Amino acid sequence: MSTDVEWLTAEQEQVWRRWLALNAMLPAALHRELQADAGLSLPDFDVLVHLTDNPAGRVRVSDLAHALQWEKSRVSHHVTRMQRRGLVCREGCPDDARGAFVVVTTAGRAAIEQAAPGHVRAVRDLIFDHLTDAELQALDTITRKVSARLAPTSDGGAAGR
Amino acid sequence: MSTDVEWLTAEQEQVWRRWLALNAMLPAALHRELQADAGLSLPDFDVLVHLTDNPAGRVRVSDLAHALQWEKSRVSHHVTRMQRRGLVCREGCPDDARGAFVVVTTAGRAAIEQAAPGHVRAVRDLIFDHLTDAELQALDTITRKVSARLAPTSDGGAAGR
DNA sequence: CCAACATAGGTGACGTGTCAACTATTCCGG
DNA sequence: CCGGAATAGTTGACACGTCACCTATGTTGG
Repeated sequence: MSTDVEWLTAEQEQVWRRWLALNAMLPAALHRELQADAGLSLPDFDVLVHLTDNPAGRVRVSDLAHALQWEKSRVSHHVTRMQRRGLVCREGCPDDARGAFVVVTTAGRAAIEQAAPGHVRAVRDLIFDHLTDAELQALDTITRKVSARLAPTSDGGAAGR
Repeated sequence: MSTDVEWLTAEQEQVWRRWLALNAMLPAALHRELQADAGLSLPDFDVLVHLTDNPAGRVRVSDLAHALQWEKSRVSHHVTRMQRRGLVCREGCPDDARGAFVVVTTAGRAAIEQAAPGHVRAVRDLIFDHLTDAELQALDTITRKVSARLAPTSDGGAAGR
């Protein structure tokens, strides 16, 4: 394409391309890990984390959507797929007949317990174990700044899990 | 889930979650931009960039796959979809009857020319304009380190566009 | 009470991505 | 020259995400 536009500096462009590549490879690597350890996908893992974080292992669809920052329809589709594999099931809500709970099954619990150690190890091994404190600080600042541009609402330090 | 596993420090976890959120939101934002400007998706844009980088606007499927780091099947599927929308077309290769060229059409050229300025502006506006030199350096280092872990082969500064 | 409206959730169509075959050529050793 | 291996590319099945739309229930003002 013609260069009518002010593009990035050479260094910016290099970083940008590496960032893009990273964000394609990183989820793929974590996916492979989970898949090998417990037959889970990354979204499966996220759902199971939120379900097992809840003492009852039961979470309303809306709450799940909010916690994961997913659209409700995405939650619904994904729960359907996970249900088909026996990882979760649905239950009606007595209080509000419109509502539904997603409930983790025994198999779901087993899967995440099997997957978690390797997943954590992978995250640490791929990223955090190799960063100095200064680099971690810088990454904190950078992600904060970009987040602020992307999500003008709800930035700051939106609650650890 | 139970905490048998050594998890991340509070700061690491916060950064990790923000990184994950970022890498969900950033492509979405860029996608919206491209979509509004020229009806393109992010993958469409990537394909068109590589096609228009070539003087002839014709690239072999394999070369495209290599340049974009995509599987050949992904290229094939995506080219089929872009072809349906008139952005590219396929041509046989005289030298090697197995081969195929992907060729950018006039409409394809028009689309990327319309999309490029806004895209660049978005990337700069969302990220690079807000980083100090030191932060850019840090980001360079960090992405380099993580890339090295993810792609033991072909790291370094894999060719600017 | 009931007609509007809001909310919870599901569904179908479609774009995107991966994996596992599959076809058609080219290459290469005998 | 031929038969097998490598290569180029396509295809089909399926997981994942989004969008637009739908149903069913709850809520509220007249």
